[in-house]
Parts: sequence; structure tokens; C-alpha cells
Amino acid sequence: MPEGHSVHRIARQFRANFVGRTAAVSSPQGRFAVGAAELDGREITTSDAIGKHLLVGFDGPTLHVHLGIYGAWDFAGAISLDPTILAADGRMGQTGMRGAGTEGESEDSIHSIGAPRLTRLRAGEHETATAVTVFPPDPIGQVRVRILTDTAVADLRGPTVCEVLDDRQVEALAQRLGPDPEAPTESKRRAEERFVERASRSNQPIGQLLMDQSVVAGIGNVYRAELLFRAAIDPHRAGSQLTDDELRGLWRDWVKLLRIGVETGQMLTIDGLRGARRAAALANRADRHWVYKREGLPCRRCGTAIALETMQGRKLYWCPGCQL
DNA sequence: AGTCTATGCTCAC
DNA sequence: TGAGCCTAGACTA
Repeated sequence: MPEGHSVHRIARQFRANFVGRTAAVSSPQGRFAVGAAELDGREITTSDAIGKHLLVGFDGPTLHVHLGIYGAWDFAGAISLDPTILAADGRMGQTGMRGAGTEGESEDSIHSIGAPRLTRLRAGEHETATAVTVFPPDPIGQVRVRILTDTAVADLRGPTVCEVLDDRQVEALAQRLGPDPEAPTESKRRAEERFVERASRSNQPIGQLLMDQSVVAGIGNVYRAELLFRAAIDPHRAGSQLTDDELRGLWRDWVKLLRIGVETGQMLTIDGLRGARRAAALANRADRHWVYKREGLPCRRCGTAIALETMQGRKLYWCPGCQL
């Protein structure tokens, strides 16, 4: 479900509603019973994301979570629905506040009504908020970890990684990850230099390098395809064959798209969509991107059929007409 | 109702 | 290289 932008939003949600509070930590599913016991009863002190990795500090030990392809967090209780945490484009109004006494509110009611008393928020690309009547609500599905405070609860399902790390291990993780412009420790200028340095001395194709989390942390299959199209760069060209300007251009476009993703909660990779086109893009994935999931369809820019191939076991979408 | 697929990574072989 | 994770939306019937 998530590329880097979603994980940063989840880290924000933990900062808003969990940091500074003491948590009861359990593993309703049982698979994380030992780890949960290590964290149980501690105060949550920090919440950060590096790339797609979430790091929640428990006053000593750190919970490390990677959602993989379909992991998800559910938040419930008196949780923040601040517009800087939730999307401000009206999605929430639709599914959202129904049942919370806001029927008939306009789409942007999220700004004016504030949080309902009790809310369940499903994080991810399609964030939805619904009212809950009981706190804490029963876990839904196979909940690996439940983090419960007096007022809020977070449930984790289906992660690829869920483990407790000490400071040394957190440091090792940060070391093996490439730069992330939204990570707290990252100097913006240094991040760009690290990316350019690393990519420019690799003979691997740039389409592969952008997915390599040690080259740049947080890019996934959608952003990879869209960034390369926007830059009109053939995914097969080696990093070492790209000019300095091309690499810096890719990095700066990533910084921009990531910021948009963190603020809106969606991967909007076509700039400047307004009105009906924007609504269509929000409704249909096929209308949202330049090349992602558009194989066989005519390129929006040149009309050439969008190509699909496998690169390192992942689907690569690109335009043979535009990307040279 | 059932089938397919997925924005990702880890581990076994 | 392929299975597992074991969710959930999109799609088919």
C-alpha cells in the first residue's frame, strides 16, 4: 500500500496522538507477543519515518515497522484529524464523517468540525474515517500489534517487518538507508549530494537505482515510473550515463512529489489538475498517472503505446516515445 | 460469491 | 528465484 509519503503521514499521526503518552502494547494475533511485552507500559517518546520504515521510540527500545505491500495501520479513538495530517481534498467527507453526525456537511467540513469524539482512521492511500461507538474497538483481522493509550489506539496488520530494536540497531538501519528528504536527520543539501554521488557511480539502470532503498529511501514502483517519465529519461540508462543535471533534476522532482504526497496523502504525479480532471484522477487510478498501470494505452504526451516490462521482478511502466 | 492483483520486503532454496 | 505475508480494492459472474 505505501510508498514513502504514507509512512511519513503515519509517523505524524503517532506524533500527534501517541508521543508523550504511556501505552499498553499487546499482540492480539500472538505473533509479536514477546516484542509487545518489551514495549508494554512504556512512554512513547518519538515517532519518525526514514523512507518506508517507521520508527516509534518507547523510552529506550524502538518499534520498527515496515508495511510491505499490504500492511496497514488503523487508528481509533480521540485521534487527530488535523488537515495537515489528513488529506484536505474532500475524500474524508465522503466516506468519512457519515455516522458521526455530519451528514449534509460540505466536502471541506473536515476543516470546520474538528474531530468527532471517537473515530476510526484507516491509514494508507485511501484514508477513511468512520465513527466508532466503543473504545477501544475490537481488533479487526489479524492484528500483530495493538498500541493503546487512555484515549487512542493503533492496530497494525500484515506488516513485512515488526520488531524491537535497540539504539545501535536503529543506527545500523539508518546507515543502510539512502537519503530521504523528509527524514528528520537529513540535511537537504547533503541528501541531494548523497543521491547524486551514489547513483552517478553505478552501472545499474536508473529504473533499478530509484527502487534501491540504499540509493534513495522511500521511492516505490509508482513514483519510480512517474519520476522517470516526468524527466523523459529511459529507465534502462545506467546511473553512470546520466548527466549531473539529470540526476539532480530527478532528485528535486522527487522532493517535490514527496512533499505533495505527504501533504495530500495521495500520489498525485500529474501537475496542475483542476476541476473535473482532478476529480477523475482522484476517482480512477488510470486517470491519475502518466504511465503507471497504463500499459498499451496511448502516451498522454506523444501517443506511443505505454510499455510494460519486468525489471528486477517488479513491473516497469514507461513510454518508449518520450523516454530516451 | 469468488478471483485477481498490488504502491515491498524477507527468507528459504 | 519464488513463496510468504494473509489485507482489501477492483473486477467478474
